[in-house]
Amino acid sequence: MTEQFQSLGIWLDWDRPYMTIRNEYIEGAWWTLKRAYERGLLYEALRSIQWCTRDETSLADAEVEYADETDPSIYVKFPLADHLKESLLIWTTTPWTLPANLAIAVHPRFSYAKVRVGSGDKTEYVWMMESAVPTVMALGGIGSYEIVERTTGDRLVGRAYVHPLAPRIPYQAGVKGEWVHRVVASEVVEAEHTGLVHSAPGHGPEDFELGQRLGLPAFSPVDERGHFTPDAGEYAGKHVKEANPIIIDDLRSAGALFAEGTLVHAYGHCWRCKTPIIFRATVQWFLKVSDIKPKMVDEVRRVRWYPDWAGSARQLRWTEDLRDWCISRQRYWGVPLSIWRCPKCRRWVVVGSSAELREGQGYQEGMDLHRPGIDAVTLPCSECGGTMARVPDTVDVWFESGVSTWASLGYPAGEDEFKRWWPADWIVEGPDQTRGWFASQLATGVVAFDRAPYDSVLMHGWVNGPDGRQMHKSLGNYVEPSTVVDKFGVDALRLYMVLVNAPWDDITFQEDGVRTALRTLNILWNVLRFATTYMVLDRFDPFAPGAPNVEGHLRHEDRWLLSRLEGVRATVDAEMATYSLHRAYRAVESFILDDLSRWYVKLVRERTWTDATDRDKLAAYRVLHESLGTVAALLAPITPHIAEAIYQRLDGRKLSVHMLDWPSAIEGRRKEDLEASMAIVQELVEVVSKERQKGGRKLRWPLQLVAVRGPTPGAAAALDSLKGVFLELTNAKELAVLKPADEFPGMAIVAKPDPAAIGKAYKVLQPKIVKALEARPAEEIRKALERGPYEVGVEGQIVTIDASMVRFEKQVPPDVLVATTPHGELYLDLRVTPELQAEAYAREITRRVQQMRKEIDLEVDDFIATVVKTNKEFAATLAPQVAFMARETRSRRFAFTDKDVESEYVVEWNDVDGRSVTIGVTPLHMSESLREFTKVPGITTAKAMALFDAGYKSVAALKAATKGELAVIEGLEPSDADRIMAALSKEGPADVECPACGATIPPGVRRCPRCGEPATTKATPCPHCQAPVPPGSDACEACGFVLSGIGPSVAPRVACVACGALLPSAWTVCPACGASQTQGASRPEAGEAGAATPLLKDSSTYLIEEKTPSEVYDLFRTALQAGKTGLCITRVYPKKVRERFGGVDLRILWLSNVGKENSVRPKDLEKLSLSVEQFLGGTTGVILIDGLEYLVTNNNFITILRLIQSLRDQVAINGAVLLLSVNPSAIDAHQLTLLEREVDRVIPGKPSS
RNA sequence: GGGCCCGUAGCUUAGCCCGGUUGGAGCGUCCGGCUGAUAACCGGAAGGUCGCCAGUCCAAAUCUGGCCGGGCCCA
Repeated sequence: MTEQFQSLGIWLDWDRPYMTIRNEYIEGAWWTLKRAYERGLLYEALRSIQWCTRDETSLADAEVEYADETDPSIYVKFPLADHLKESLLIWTTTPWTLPANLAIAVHPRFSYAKVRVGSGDKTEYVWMMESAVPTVMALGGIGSYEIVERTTGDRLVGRAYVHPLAPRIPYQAGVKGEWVHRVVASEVVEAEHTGLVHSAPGHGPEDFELGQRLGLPAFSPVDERGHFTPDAGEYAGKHVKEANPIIIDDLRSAGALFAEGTLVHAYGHCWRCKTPIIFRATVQWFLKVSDIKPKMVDEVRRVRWYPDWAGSARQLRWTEDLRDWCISRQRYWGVPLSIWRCPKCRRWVVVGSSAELREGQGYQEGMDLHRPGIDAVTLPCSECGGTMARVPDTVDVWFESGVSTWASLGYPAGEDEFKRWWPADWIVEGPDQTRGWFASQLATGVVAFDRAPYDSVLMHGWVNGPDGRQMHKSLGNYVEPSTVVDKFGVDALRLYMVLVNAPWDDITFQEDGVRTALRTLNILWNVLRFATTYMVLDRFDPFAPGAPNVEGHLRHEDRWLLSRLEGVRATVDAEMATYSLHRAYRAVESFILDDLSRWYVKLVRERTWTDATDRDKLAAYRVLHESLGTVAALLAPITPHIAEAIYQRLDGRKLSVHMLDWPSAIEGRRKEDLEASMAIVQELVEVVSKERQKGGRKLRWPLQLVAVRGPTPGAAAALDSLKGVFLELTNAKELAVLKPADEFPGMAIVAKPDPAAIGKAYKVLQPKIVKALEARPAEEIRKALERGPYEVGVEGQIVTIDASMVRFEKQVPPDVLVATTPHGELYLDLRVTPELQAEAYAREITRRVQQMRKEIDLEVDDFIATVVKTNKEFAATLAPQVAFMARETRSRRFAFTDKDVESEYVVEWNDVDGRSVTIGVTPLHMSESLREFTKVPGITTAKAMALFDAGYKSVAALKAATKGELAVIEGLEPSDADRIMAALSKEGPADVECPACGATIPPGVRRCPRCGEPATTKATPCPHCQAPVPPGSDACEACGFVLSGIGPSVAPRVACVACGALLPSAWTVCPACGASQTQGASRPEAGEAGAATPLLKDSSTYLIEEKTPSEVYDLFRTALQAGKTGLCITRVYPKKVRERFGGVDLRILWLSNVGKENSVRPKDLEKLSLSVEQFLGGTTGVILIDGLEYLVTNNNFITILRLIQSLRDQVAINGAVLLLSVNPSAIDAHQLTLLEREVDRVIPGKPSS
């Protein structure tokens, strides 16, 4: 389980799980029991209680789970004592409880009927609820019957009956009592079955309560194994389930069985072993929940629940319905119930800690507090002098779970961690824990502290199978997490789980969802690759000192993305506050996909593809860098692995992304107007894409003109400020914004003859006139009509047309598309000019060259020579675009030919707008050298190319050159030759990159100083004997030669002294918290421990680890005897210290909250530090500080650590000695380690006697 | 029998608290585009009795009641 969790990236304190078997934990539970006892909340009582016959123990409500069970369903006649032919009819599914039957209950207000059944000799009468008569008669197979009498329940009360099994059960034959074997009244009788309820006070809880009220004995002749006791007469020794059919048979032969069948119903089972439970009356220990219930309800209302209804509906209702909690279990394993009782006087006490057992017999310090050892411990009875023995029960495990928040922190034995962590801010569990952990903690919390031990609860949902049902191997819908992880990775699974729905809703697991999540992460990764590809080429480093300010160079789209980023931060912040993880990360997802990948990256591609180091490009880098960095930080809790990988590639100044501060939103950084404008542009671009698709014009083909007519004010503003964005993404040359009154340029006028008007005047000629008009230029007709009637010749006649006969309509020119949008009318001019055609073809050629570059695995910055074979006419069309194509494809030469192409890589393309074009590409293999050359300060790409062109194809060639040779190269400045000579001469072996974390490692270092991993992944030859030395090993195994780097005996990483972050041991400053990492002392070897008192060296600080300060005083005395003056800062009462050291001159500072002149309060570190300073100023002495844990408890640990550091340094400077005493068990092990690192020597205390 | 949750496109779901543009996405399907983040990616189309029935309202996926179906918890 733990392994599976860890592999899923679940981050918990795995090294310190809470273990209920530890004595410390047991004492936490005992202490809580004692609290309950002190508050009068613990009592012992006889109760009918759920019982597991297999585990032989009582069960709490929380331990019973329901499942379908098939049981007998029988109707039994109990003859009335005074009329044996007349019986009471009862129904039961538990025949085995009939031997314990002592009464029959009726509802006083129900109507009951006496039914005559059979005839003649066989005539008999049965009593039952009137409304049930037809149903029950049918079940009994009785066709003819008659109701002969009716009465209400209260009138039946008191009638005596004969138990049909009495002859077989001596107890039943002899039992006496006012209400024994009589009809009794009960309000809880329900109108079901016969309306007469068989009552066995030793079994059913309601029966038990009824019996208590009426003075019926709780007769329960069943033992803990579920077997009948001798009290059950003939049934003694049989298991109750096994007795069921025998009892039914006996009832039949006694003539008492009216009807028989079986029933499938939900029945309680033991949660542990699934055995069906029974009810038995036994004596158990109870927690009086009824007394604390009002407070518990208040606490449910106080705690914040996510979702709200988990508390306000579920938990509240559950809490209101709680009965007293049976906390005793008749089990062997578990926390022993800490109740001791005197067999003589029955007095009992509750033990709250192992310390209270010291006065008893059989207790040994530090003994295991479990059974059987604990059972042997006895206590003297203060009442009668008897010997108290432990009640042999254990405690309900749910009680154990309830105390976890404090018991796991070692409370009440230790308080430090408790003070730091308790109560829990937040707990998380599934809905089943409403009755479990949420409830148990609530009850124990109120018992112990009068409050719930948590402040908020997240109730999570379940993961169901793909069919929406619970996953079960048998249903075939079980999905193994590891299978999903193998396929898609941990991060994709985690992201899917978070995105798919609210944490409290059940998930219907869909593999496709995980696949989609992976796709999202892949896009993010692609964006990172895109960004870093160019950043690396340009050696972009936003953290370099003097990195240029780009603020003034941010484009609108840059500011837009930063604004969107701010919005994501704000959304994530707000949604995380209510654990709406799904909403938080849907916002992140949308930012990655929509804003970053689909929009911004498209826009900045052009900007990254320039050689110049202009600020415009740097601005884009900065925006990409910040966006990706923020996304990584936001994703860190959800997809830790990719978040880490991104962070390390972008930044890496801290060891891990998880050490960053949470990227909270900053007020006022959003630009709502800009976002709104961009949204409009996005919608318009989308419409253009749609229209292009309709018009069959690919994006690669530029448009001459896009116009928006009558834009809304918002759209007009957006197009004004974001015109560049719009043109770029629509691949258009011009944008025209037209007023509503303006027409799109080149609108045509069409004449629309009116057939009705023409027909009126010219009858049969009408169709021909219409045709003729339509054939004439519309503009001509319009102009003519402005002057007067227009004449047209039809079939030899001249007809006169007046203005009423023709309408004129505007029509867009052919190849112009119009679309209506909410932001205005959009016109797309699809007409192709020769220039546009050339550009389009150029892009067609470019695209194909790019594809070829990729096919031969060229680096993005490799140069090539390109040859294109095509006909002269096509070459002429393309001629104006040669410079463009050469630049885009990084072709240093770009030529047309009509001969065969003899390049390194040649492809014949047959689909360039229907033409056949052969393209040849020859790599020039320059990029590696150029990259090396440009490392020389002052050498630009252009200069590097000049060097290359002059024949210097590599660094080696350059090294061989003389200064004179370099000085004459065209394109270089005179000073460049000097620079090159200077740079190359001092160049040693290159830095290497750490294969683990990517940090730059100086040559020769064996381990990465950043992450501590080996700097190489391959074995390297030993410089001394040439034997292979494995990576990470720092000495040659063959000859023992020690290689440079960190020695093998030192752990590769150590904890930061302040925050605990893991750091390479060589680091002097922690990147996470900024604390300085002063070299500490290593712990002494084991063999040294317990050796003679060490000699104290001047300028040294010692940490003495002991439970109570004793050795520290011995050392102190030694120093005083050696003539040093002493300062004692102590928790011990000053007078006692003086007694200890006699008349020696000694300054004593009392560590106490009692405010006196010679005392210092634990929080007043200023005074403490000042005293030391003053003391050291006068003399070289020895200082003792005991009870460090007292200071730690009262202050922030880091503060104390800093104080120690400062004292240690002062001591070192002044040649003094500092003795620190600490009780190692009183502080956190981690803190102890940090303390140990600060001192020169650690002295383990002598074992306490 | 009771309490709580859920029911929206073939699938997974947003929107429901706080009624008001044309009910949004993703996957899948079909069609297209793009091509130096591309074993990628982008766009478009088709696809909806918002479980059913009543009610309130000018207006209901949204509020109310009832019913049906599924789940969890409890009797």
